[in-house]
Amino acid sequence: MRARPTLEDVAGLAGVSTATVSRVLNEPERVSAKTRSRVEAAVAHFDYTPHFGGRALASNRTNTVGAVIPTMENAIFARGLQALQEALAEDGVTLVVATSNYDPEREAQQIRALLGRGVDGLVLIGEARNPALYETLERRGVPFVLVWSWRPDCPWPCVGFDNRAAARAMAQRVLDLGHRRIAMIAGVTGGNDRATARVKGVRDALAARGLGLDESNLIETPYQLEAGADAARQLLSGTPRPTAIVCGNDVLAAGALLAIRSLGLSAPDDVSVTGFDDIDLALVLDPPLTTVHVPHRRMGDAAARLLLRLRAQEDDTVSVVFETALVERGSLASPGT
Amino acid sequence: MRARPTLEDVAGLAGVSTATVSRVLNEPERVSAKTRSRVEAAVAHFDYTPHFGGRALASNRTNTVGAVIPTMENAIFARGLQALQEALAEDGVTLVVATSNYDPEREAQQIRALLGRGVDGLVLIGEARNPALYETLERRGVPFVLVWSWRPDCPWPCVGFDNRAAARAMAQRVLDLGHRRIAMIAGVTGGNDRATARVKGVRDALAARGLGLDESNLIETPYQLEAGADAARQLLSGTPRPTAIVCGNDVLAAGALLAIRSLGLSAPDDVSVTGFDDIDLALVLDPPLTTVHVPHRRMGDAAARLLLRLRAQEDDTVSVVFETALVERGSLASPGT
DNA sequence: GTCCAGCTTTATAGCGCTTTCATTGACCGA
DNA sequence: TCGGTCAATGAAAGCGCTATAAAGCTGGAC
Repeated sequence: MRARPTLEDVAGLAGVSTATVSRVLNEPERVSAKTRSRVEAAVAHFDYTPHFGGRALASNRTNTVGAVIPTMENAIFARGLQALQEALAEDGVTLVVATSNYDPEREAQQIRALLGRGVDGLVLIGEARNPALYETLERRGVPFVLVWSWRPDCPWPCVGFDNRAAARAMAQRVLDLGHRRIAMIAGVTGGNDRATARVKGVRDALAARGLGLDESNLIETPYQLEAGADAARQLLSGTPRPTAIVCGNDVLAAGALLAIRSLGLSAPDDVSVTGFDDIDLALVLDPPLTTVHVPHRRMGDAAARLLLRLRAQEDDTVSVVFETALVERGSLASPGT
Repeated sequence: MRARPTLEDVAGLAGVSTATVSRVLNEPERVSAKTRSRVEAAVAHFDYTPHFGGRALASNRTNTVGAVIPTMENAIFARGLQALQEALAEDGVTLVVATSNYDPEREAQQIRALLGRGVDGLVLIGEARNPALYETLERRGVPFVLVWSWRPDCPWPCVGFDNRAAARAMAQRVLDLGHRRIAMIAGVTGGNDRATARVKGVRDALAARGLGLDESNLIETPYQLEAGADAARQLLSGTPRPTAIVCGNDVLAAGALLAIRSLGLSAPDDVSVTGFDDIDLALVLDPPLTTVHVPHRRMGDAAARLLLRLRAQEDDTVSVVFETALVERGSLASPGT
């Protein structure tokens, strides 16, 4: 048997033309039942699968959408991706995932690679991005959706939430509980609008009470467990010690809790900690993490639907905002006296 | 400007033939420096990216390898994938990831989908799989590597570790500490050789001491936090209560710890818990999880190298076994008296 | 029987790229 | 001076598929 059967092989066996086989594969209702079953038998006999490249070349569509996410190393994007993939699969669209490791340069490369692969659409995380990249996207006519971010008047189709408002709400809650010495461990804000917005949100809330977030109380660090722990150790070595540490995401918060324990302190008695994202991790920490719940699955789902509509040129498409919710668990309490 | 520049556009602008442009893109050293720079300028001018389909069709290679993993929802496979991707990228190969949700049927579909996309190679998790699928793979001549599993005499190229031996070692350690009433929360073993091997390993160790794992002390459940918690609650409601719960992976163990806490018990004083995989999660649990360390990154890396060699038809390729290590943290201790 | 309407099916022209194979010059030794 | 060699380039044939237009078939109305 040949290495790879072609349309022609199938057509030969079924005694029809390649066009008919193609039609059976793509628009079966346009072929008579008799012919169709003959073709289907031939397809089965050869265990035939259409050649992706040939198809892409002839039809100029790939039924593929690409997503570029910062990382797969923690669960932040995993759940959303899963939902995205499932929703796309319902329409016979395959998802191809690439990672940028939070590096804008690398993200651009990956986007170009995906464009080269002829993806019919793209899902990108966040909005901060070189304008030239947006131009390329528009010029190529490849529809795309930005996920995870949302702000009023965002010029691109977005499916996300207001990171700034959510962070502000969290910080307000911390303040309401009586904390005044508040520190923050943020993600790296360069080229990351979510991380930036979260810092701004915290600043907003503090400013409303006449407080600030000076340099010694704000550490930017990669979204990694150890990095979060290091940052927390540094913050806790200052005097007077902060009574609450607001973290840019749950992974950083988990690291902070780790550091607190390693210093012989206890949360929330000595220091309160808050997170952001509400991944599974938040639930199993001790104390369980007070955090901002983000509707990962619903965002993934909505992004898929929006992208499919964009692809179908349905121009009624608008951005989608989700609400976030403050989930109070055990890691945040009033400051000890 | 056209929607999508083609080789011909670039060739026209550079004043050369399409063959030359193609050569500049694929074997730049075979083109004179002068011509090359002219072509490169034209490529830059059009912001040209080769059409993936055209390329795949003409060269019959895609520089793509596919991986089918059970899930992205927890971090178990994430780190290995990241390493895999990085190692492949060094050779200009792109990784496409699909998920099966631990469903063999769905895995087969995804493999077929990836074959349809013309992947040059596949990375699959574990060995248990319909023989027909292996036949298809061999017939198509698509190289593949099995990861995460390894056993003596596995007929396929593997990069993994001995799940059974690792689980046996962990159970032995539990026994050595004096535990006798040992229960296990396993992953679903149907169609999952890793989960199966881990149960066997635990049984091996128990049998060596004349103990068994009866039905009431072994629960199979999906690898999910809540499922682990439910299973633990069920196990702990039996009398006499087990003094140690060996879990099929860290996520189940995290669930078990959650359940223990919710029952007002404490680990390891009332019940010891062990995990498997050593994902980040294990470290942040309280108590930190005693678990089996699996070298995720090194496996991903080795899998990439092996696959690249297979693709290049280098027949010296053999399977790779890694050692696992027992990581003792706080969740395992001698049984209370 | 003839003819036409309407559905099926076929023939075939590309889609954008790689890859022989052929051609061109430039350079060298005789 | 002249063939011979070799590196650089070009011309053109597909790769497997879809899509368009043209051609074949029905079967019913007359």
